[in-house]
Amino acid sequence: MSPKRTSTTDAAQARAQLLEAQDRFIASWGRMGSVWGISRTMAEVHALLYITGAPMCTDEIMERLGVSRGNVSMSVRSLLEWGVIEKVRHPGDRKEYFQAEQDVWSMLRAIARERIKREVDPLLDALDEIGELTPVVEGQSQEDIRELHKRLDEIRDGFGLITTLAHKFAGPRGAGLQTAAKLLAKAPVGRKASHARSRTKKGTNP
Amino acid sequence: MSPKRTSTTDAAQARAQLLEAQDRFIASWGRMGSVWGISRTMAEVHALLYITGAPMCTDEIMERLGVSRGNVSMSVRSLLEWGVIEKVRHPGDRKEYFQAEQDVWSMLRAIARERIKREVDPLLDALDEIGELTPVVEGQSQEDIRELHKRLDEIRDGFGLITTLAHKFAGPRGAGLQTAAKLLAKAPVGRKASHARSRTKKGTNP
DNA sequence: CTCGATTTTCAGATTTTACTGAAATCTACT
DNA sequence: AGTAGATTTCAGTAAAATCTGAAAATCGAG
Repeated sequence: MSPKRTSTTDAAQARAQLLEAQDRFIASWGRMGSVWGISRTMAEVHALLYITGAPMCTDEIMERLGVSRGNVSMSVRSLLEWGVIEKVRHPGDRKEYFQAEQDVWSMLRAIARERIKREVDPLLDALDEIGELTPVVEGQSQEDIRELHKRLDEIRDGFGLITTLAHKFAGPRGAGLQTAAKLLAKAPVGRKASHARSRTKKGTNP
Repeated sequence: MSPKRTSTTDAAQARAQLLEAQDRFIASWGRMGSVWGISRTMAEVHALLYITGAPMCTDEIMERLGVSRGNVSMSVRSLLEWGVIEKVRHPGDRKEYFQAEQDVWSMLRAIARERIKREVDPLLDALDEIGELTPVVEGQSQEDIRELHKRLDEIRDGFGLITTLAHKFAGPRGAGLQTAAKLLAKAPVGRKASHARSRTKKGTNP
């Protein structure tokens, strides 16, 4: 009967599966993006470039994602600013190609860096300003104002600590923190077993 | 010169300053909220309850923030789900009052927990599913599919590690991690000096 | 159990954010 | 310098998120 033979059909099927899997990844990453407050398209472009690993030009991206030229242009610019993709030029070709940072840790650091810049730093600055609005006058009681300062300071300390930590993770020498994180993850702080979410259906937090 | 005298005017001024400072905090926290993908109002309600420390009822919140009853109701419900505020009942009063978790670390843990649940866990689940879409057939080469799996796995490992870490921070025994975080923050991993954003004034941190 | 106070719900209005497409700008090549 | 191909910009439009207000449901004291 049918002998073992890698038919055209098999190859086509495998290719379809690959594209389907890529599309699903793109969709998931895009959904995440909107949870983070970056535009869906920007996240999708990044996902596409990451998951294929290939440098792609504007038209390829437009076609694959079904979005407008302008949208791709804007998304790509932001991704370049975030430092998670880079331009690639092919000699003898006027088009610009874009390629994603392939090292995941490097990518995660870039994301963390950007988010801190956008979320945490402005808050810390605001907290400082607010504290200055309400000087505690010498000898005066003003219980309310003392309480306000206490709360502001607590928030600042909390976020300050997180920021310091994250800067070390996200900074230029951040790779070292990857190791630290691994160690800390293993450390017997809680009793919880590993994040063993291997093949068996989700093993998330009970 | 002018004799020391706490006039009514002084007190009123101090009160105005206090309210102004609270409003600014509320506005900042609200802005953050929208960066995080929660609604501005929800973040503002939380900010109000946190910064005043007082239990407040729906009408007080409506009035202070200038938002509708329905909006307060929905925001409050979400905050209860997040576990960052709680209901308080006054005997002989049918109104429900709400009060914010006052411990900052507890609050930050709740926020982290919720964000992981909403952002990371679904992504990890999706990654698992996607991997299953493209089985690697025995003996077959399929370089593309191997590459896909490699990338998917790398993302999963990265986020998995972060999640494990965060669960320890955010979990029931998470307080221990606060200590660990402090230690790690001090550890000489990078050369970068501290995030020295201290106000020069205030020596809050004991 | 009744009744009025309180809370919840949700369709529609409003505000915010993202996207398109075409004109304007840029760029590498001749 | 001219020009064709490539990219950027941005006004207008589309889509998504958020908010309101009033009707409906709930709740608890008496």
